Amino acid sequence: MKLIVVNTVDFAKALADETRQKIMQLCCCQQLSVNEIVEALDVAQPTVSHHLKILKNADLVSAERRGKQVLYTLNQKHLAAGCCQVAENFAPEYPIEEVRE
Amino acid sequence: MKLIVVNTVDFAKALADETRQKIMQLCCCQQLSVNEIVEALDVAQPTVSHHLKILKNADLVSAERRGKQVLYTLNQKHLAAGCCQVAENFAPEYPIEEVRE
DNA sequence: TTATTATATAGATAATTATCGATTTGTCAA
DNA sequence: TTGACAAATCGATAATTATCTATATAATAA
Repeated sequence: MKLIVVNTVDFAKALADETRQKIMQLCCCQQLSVNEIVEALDVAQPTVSHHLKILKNADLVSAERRGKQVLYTLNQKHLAAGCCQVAENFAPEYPIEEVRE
Repeated sequence: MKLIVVNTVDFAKALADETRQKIMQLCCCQQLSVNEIVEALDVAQPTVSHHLKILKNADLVSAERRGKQVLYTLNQKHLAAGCCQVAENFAPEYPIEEVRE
């Protein structure tokens, strides 16, 4: 039982881009190659690689080489940990399971 | 019972700055004037006002004028809602109350 | 080996944003 | 009123970052 420690500034910066959130959405519950992501979006391949690097540095995706391809998938656990950390730091009075009103 | 809807890109962008997170930390459970925030940080007053505006546009702080001063306080509920929204969008397999490991 | 495909990196540029000093606006007291 | 203080806005600059083209690296097949 180890606590995942998240730097909330780095976490938020990694999330703070529309293209990255689209990428995250795409590989949320599946492994996708870089090219599949490129085809799903409207940006050049190096741009996608750039964003994947940022997401990987923030531990928000993990990569696995499969032959010529590299498959990326969202690291949901780390993402959830980041959300929790932000909520704990900045919303101590609102346990996150009670936000809906 | 109304659901708070959060644009997760705007939410993340508002969080994605160290100075803003310091401001959020400062006025997390209390009302602070702009000057009090300026004194607690190492940035100029217009810079603080700039960040407060961004936080306010993202609904992360609310402001209340009190004589000459304007008191800011963190909107914890909206912050928690943003965290939930991000977690729901990107970590459906990890209910956020079960993240610790 | 060489050719082909997939991805990453390098370098340049454009866009965004953080910061500051100067000024304006708002509030109140004398 | 006027003066003083608090905060917001303006305009300029610096720093960061997103994007692209061109090229390099990696893996595989012929």
